[in-house]
Amino acid sequence: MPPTSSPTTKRLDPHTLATSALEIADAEGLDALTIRRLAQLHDVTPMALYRHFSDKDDLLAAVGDRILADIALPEPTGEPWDIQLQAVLTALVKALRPHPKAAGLTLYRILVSPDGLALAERTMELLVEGGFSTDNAAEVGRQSVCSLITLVTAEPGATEDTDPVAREDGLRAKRASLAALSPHRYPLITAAADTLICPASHDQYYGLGIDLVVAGIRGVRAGLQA
Amino acid sequence: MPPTSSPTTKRLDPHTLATSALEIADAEGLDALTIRRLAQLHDVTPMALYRHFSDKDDLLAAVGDRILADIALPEPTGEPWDIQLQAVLTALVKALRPHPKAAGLTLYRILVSPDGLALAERTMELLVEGGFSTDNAAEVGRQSVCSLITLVTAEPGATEDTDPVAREDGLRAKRASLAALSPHRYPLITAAADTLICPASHDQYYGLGIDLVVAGIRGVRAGLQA
DNA sequence: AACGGTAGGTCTACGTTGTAAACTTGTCAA
DNA sequence: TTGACAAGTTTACAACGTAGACCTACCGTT
Repeated sequence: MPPTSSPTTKRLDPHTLATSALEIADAEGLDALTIRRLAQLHDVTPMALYRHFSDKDDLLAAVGDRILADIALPEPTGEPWDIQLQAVLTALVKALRPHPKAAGLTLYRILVSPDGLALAERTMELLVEGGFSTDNAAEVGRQSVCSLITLVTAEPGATEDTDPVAREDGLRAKRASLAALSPHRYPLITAAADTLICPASHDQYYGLGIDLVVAGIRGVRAGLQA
Repeated sequence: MPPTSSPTTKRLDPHTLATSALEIADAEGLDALTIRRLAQLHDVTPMALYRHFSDKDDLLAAVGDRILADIALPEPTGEPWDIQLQAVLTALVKALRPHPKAAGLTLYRILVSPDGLALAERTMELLVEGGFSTDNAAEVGRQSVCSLITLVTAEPGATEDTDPVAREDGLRAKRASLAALSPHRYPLITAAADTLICPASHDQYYGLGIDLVVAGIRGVRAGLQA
């Protein structure tokens, strides 16, 4: 039998570990992602993981990088900068959406992981093409990316439990909390309670989020040269 | 001597506790805010806190509410909706800025705490005045507020250590990490490294952040009726 | 003035977490 | 064959959140 990658081999590797760590986080939330849990999943002692990650933060960083690696950056086209920017940011959101509970880990990895750097560079490139100075492109790019990451982590329903019954309970509790408000003092909030708790369509939710960011960039750009 | 509020009295109360909890978080970060630590600060057994908070999440929620309570919502004026909206969002940021390490706690409290609700209602009010439907106002308002909260929690330097020497070390490490990048592959990132690590002016950083959000709202508004 | 209930503290204890340190062992190069 | 090194194990510890039983000082009642 071949000595390498035999099923009996205990050999772990960081990439596989990060992937299954991400699966745990996706399924049960970041709190459920513990060293012991991940070790057990691989039939290994907890301390074994420390041969591959210096500490838990290092593991979480790897999970963040793992998510960013899924970004499929669109090829440059001849389209205007803002159209291309919209496509780039859409690619970011598309990569994050499958992992609402873990997406927050990417916040601190953008300027570290290679895929995060590629995204950042490309974003700045388009902003500069649009007329921003290098420094302004940096700040605008940063906030745009951060906003979209938050858009995913704050996705209504992301913080909820995995257990469908507990999840429904949580939603009901939130709904009740809003329904208990005085419609006299908070007419708009109570009127939009359903939308605030759970948007009609996730696609629409994300579409609007990206539109807001891109429109903001266009607006600020226009204001700068005025 | 008066029996109430004598200095020897051990009586605690949630408001005082939340305030000093916030002080701990501000000074040393959220990780340093532990039940035992807060109890010690009040010369009290850890379990004493559970007479005032049902669990740690409850305490963190109170800290979030505590921050939101500092929002000084501007009085309505006769100005256009977008100008007033800018003022409202500026008031939010002004309240959050002193607490970059704890501001994230407000994310889940906006639609619960009275001050968060007041902010949300007021924001939606102005958006509706600007021509948004109630549902659109809800979604746009949510993302705007979330973006600004993230703007504060992601404030460069917020995650750094309190110890000035460790802090400087952290900054140096980040700087080195960016400086180590190939200027050939990442020309813009390396060129803007200083700005990305620490913006020239925090006032400018926040000003641009708010402008981006407001410009985005205006832009989306204009697009809706087209 | 005696008394009983209760709000607000204490004490002790448990399970879980991240991880340091010292050890074993399977594998491959020389 | 050997011997070094990478990878996994064992044991152990300190810190965390918190359950549960206890104590006790205070207060309104009679």
